[in-house]
Amino acid sequence: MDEAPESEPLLNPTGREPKQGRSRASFERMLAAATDLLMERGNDDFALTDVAKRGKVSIGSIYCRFDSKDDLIQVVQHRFIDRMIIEQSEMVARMTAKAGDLDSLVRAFVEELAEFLKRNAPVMRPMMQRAASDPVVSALGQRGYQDLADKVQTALLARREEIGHNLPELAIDTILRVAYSTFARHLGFGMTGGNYNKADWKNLKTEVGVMCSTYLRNAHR
Amino acid sequence: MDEAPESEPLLNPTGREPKQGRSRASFERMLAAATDLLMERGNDDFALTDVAKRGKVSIGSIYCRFDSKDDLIQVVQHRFIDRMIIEQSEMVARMTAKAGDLDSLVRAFVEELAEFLKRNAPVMRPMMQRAASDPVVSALGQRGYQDLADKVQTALLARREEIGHNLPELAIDTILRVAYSTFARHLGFGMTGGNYNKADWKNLKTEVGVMCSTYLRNAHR
Amino acid sequence: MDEAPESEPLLNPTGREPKQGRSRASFERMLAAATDLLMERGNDDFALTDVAKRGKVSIGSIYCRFDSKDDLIQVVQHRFIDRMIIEQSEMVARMTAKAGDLDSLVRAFVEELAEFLKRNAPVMRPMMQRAASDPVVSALGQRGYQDLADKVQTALLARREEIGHNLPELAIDTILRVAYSTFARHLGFGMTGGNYNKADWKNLKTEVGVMCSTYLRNAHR
Amino acid sequence: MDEAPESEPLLNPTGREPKQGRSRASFERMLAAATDLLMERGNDDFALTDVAKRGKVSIGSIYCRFDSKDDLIQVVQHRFIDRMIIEQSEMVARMTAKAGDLDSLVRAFVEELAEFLKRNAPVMRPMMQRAASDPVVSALGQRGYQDLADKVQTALLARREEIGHNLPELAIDTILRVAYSTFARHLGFGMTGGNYNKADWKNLKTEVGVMCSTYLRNAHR
DNA sequence: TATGAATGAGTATTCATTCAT
DNA sequence: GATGAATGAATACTCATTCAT
Repeated sequence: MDEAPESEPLLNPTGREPKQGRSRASFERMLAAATDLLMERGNDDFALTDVAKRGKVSIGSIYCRFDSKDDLIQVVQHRFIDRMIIEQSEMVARMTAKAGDLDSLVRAFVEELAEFLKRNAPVMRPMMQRAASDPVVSALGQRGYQDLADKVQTALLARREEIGHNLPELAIDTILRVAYSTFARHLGFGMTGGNYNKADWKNLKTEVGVMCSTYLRNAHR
Repeated sequence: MDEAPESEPLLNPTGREPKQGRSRASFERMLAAATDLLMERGNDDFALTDVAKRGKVSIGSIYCRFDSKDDLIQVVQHRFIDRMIIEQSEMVARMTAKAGDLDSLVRAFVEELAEFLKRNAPVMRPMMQRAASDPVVSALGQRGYQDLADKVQTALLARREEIGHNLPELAIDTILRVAYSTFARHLGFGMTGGNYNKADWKNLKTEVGVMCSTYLRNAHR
Repeated sequence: MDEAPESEPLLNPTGREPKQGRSRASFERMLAAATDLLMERGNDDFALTDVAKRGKVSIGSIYCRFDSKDDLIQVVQHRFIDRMIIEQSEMVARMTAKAGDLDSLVRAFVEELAEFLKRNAPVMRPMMQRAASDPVVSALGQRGYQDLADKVQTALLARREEIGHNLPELAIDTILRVAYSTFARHLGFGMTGGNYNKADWKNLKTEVGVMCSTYLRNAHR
Repeated sequence: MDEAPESEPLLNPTGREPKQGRSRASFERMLAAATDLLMERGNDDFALTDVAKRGKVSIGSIYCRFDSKDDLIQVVQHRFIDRMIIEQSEMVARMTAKAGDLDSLVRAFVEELAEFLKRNAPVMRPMMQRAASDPVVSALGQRGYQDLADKVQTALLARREEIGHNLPELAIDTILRVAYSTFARHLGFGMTGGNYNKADWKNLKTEVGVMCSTYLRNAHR
């Protein structure tokens, strides 16, 4: 009661964000430095002293704004998820705009998703990796994913009558999962750090597009 | 000629495996303890002192058998990959045996793969995570995957005439990637450590099966 | 321009010397403890934990000020060399002041050098020993020696006309080397830790003085 | 009574030297390996496991023959001193043979000594270094030096009447010390590992020769 | 509020020495 | 005797966190 006033306490690790100019600026520098270092060096080799150095802040200042190293990272991820959620809206809008029939809609969706993930890979990689040991980051990641899932449901259900699958919601959920997982793994999220097949990114996008479209339009159980 | 007689020296970190009884036993205890701790605690918080304690061996003994902490982990993973490769053979044999037409073959394949990954998830999770920072483990993982890919190609190409896709090899490669990635992510390999959706494992298997089968039999570019 | 503004970067390992009171004090305690331990125990058996204990500082503090154990030792030696260089100036001034003719100048030089080395023996012993394995310390030692050599050249060349040797510079270089080596060995620099003949220090000084004086005034090739 | 039957117990660390063929051979391999490693790597980085490997003997065998690592090293040094003592005899014989007058005798002595030290530098360097921390090795070194001093006394006193110095024994003692120290330092015994002045070895020998000869023949207090 | 010096628990690794086989 | 596996104390170094100024 003292610590968890809301229903999602874990998902709101926002640090102690100052509103004023000077403090605010150094707060932002901390986050920027942390983000950069996370991208450059991954989760191991991520030391607060480096954040302090890079952000031209003192260690003490960091602890003034964040409870712990974990907290700092969580805030970084939280901010990133927020940005991602915005980008996801744009992405879905874009794909809907392009769309003629369901087939082209699904292909556009797959293409957009692929490029979206590729674009954000540098931040998502360490985030995914961290999710393995930090439940807060894990929850944060799920929140972003869930947001996307909802939007994709809405966008594709608009073409419900063209969906051949007799459980459209499940089918949409499936294609998102499949496409997301496949691209994420190819991009090395949280795993290998390198691609299994670098050259065939284009092929992969096409084939996954075909697969998802075919499945959604034709499959039934 | 002096050190690396084979083409894959990095993939053979086998430690110094004793053949006799007593030494052998403690060697195995080390590996068992390391495997357990890796599964329980992940790659961070994996300390050699704990391996020593749990395996009832001295630190010195570990260094007697392994060059370094990394080497120990690599040997653990190497052993696991070896076991997996055997299991993969059995898996492919089983799915081939069951098969009537291509559709049932692909569904069997997806089902087998899903359960195979689920069965091995506890070991694969830390392995995938480690692959992010240890190139040797990464290479080991790719070896296992490539072995599976080859076997799956052979098994499915036996039904070549039933494949509708005009690039059968690419299509087979794609369904393996897609299925592997989707299940791996669901099982939390290298990432969240927990399922996003626990209940719908069964659904997921079915849908991925349908998707792969449909794609392979009907899709063409 | 970024890292090595001077021509002798290796010779300037000064640690991170704080200027303020409290930090400064513990910095000095570290150096004092390190110096003492080096003198008491030599280079082997010189452990940072002991420095920490003796200096009443934490291990972390030491690493806050010095990059490594080697760096700490180098700073100790560097400081010592700096003090020695000052002392050498005084020494040469003193011997010049006393001097009547070249003979008395050389004898004064030998006497001063002998006592100078004896006085500094406790610190020079471990320093010489360390020079065997640490090139930075070796360079530091040479710098100190070279400084002395230059000053001695100047002081004795002032009496050039009294030098019988037809290569005065070589002769002066030689008497410094000979006297330095002889006293250093007698004092156990870098070697035996004890004197071969403790009693005859006085005799040794006299004889070396005679030898050097005779040689410089009379010898010719 | 059990441990120190003689007056020089410390100077007789001969290990447990077997007389028979096979054991003897491996005993010799141990010593040879130890000697090589001492010369190659110095006193630090000298590990018994390496001696075992290089000598193709087991660690256990080494401990069967020697009480400890220190004991092994002492035996190595002891053997070396024995060889040196023989060589010293030859050296003195040679210089006596060459000699015309005292001047040429002293010059021959200095030349011989210089080359003798240079020849044996690889073994003497680690030995001198070790003497700093191991009193047994120190005593061993003194024994070798003392043997040489005695022989040199005899050889030069044969020319007593040509000695100008009014304390011939002291003078001879002095020139040995001076020459020995100077060359030893130049060759980096126990200290820098490298020469201060590489090129002028020849010059140094000449000048020290001149200095010693002049001193011995002309100096008086 | 801000600073950064200080802390010290934690970790990988080495190596002389012992002892069961 | 010979072997080499096993031991574990010792040691350099890292880094999240605290707290006096």
